[in-house]
Amino acid sequence: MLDQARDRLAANGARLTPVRQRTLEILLESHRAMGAYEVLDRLAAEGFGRQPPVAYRALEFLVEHGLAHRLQRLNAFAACLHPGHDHAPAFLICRECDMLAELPAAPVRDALTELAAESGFQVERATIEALGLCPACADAARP
Amino acid sequence: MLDQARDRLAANGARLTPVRQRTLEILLESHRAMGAYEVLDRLAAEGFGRQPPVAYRALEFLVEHGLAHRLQRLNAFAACLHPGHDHAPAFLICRECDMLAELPAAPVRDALTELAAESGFQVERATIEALGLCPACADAARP
DNA sequence: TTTGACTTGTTATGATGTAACATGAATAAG
DNA sequence: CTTATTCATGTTACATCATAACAAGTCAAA
Ligand SMILES: [Zn+2]
Ligand SMILES: [Zn+2]
Ligand SMILES: [Zn+2]
Ligand SMILES: [Zn+2]
Repeated sequence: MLDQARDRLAANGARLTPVRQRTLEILLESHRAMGAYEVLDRLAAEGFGRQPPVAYRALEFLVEHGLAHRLQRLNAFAACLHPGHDHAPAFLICRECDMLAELPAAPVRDALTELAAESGFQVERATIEALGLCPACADAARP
Repeated sequence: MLDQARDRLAANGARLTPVRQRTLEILLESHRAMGAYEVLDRLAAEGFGRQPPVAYRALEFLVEHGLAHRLQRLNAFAACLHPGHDHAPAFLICRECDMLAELPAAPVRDALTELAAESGFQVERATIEALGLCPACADAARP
């Protein structure tokens, strides 16, 4: 995953520096949405800078290059689980276990774009995030 | 609009008190997304409390009763333009003029729910917000 | 008219995010 | 190899968004 990321970045003339790589690793390790300050704590504990811009810059870089996503509902970030595929996915967030799933959102996005076009509105970027129960937690909740 | 709101609230055993009414009026007057602190400034200038909870409580109340919406992308609130209809709308936000449109999002929501169901995920609440250009700004931008 | 629920206000603090500037590493030009 | 330029990292300081906890006032029902 990291090698793949490094290659994709090099192709764009961008570098996966130590902070950036470590930030991506941290997101990948937990595979869930993390707040910027949570990431920052980890980075600081490992000898990187301990001021907010350190984390925000690395996260912003990863988002710009399609290696991570920002979740508006949670004020949080998460590693991209399918880098290179559909980079405008819909997110499913489990309210019980915080699990995060990433769906190719083309059908949803199309429906939205069409709906908007009826009002003459041009959609440029769409945020599609759902809160609910993942399969595991739904099973657990059943009586 | 206000009378209608008052009636709907009374039916639910809730009251449209002065702060709440003024907050709703402020949102309705500008018809765009406003930050909580912007609302607070207006309230404070008119003799209401000047501490954040004053605005946040009124806004939360309005959202709970379907008279306003919260926009995740903007950390902001806006009066509901169609109270009582589809209360899980999609939002279109113009990046030029901040205009806000509210669309009945049933088709989009259905597409999302179906997509999620394929992964066994149960959608409970969905955030669907699009950034783009409203018709007026799109016209203005054309060469 | 007392009781209890609700509303409004406050203080204080927490959480999230960015501007501006100084220093240091990597690359490119000479 | 040396210098110039760009990019990256770190800092301080501040801006913005949001809530917890408590005190005082209001309202309507018992
Ligand atoms: Zn992705
Ligand atoms: Zn779950
Ligand atoms: Zn509405
Ligand atoms: Zn516009």
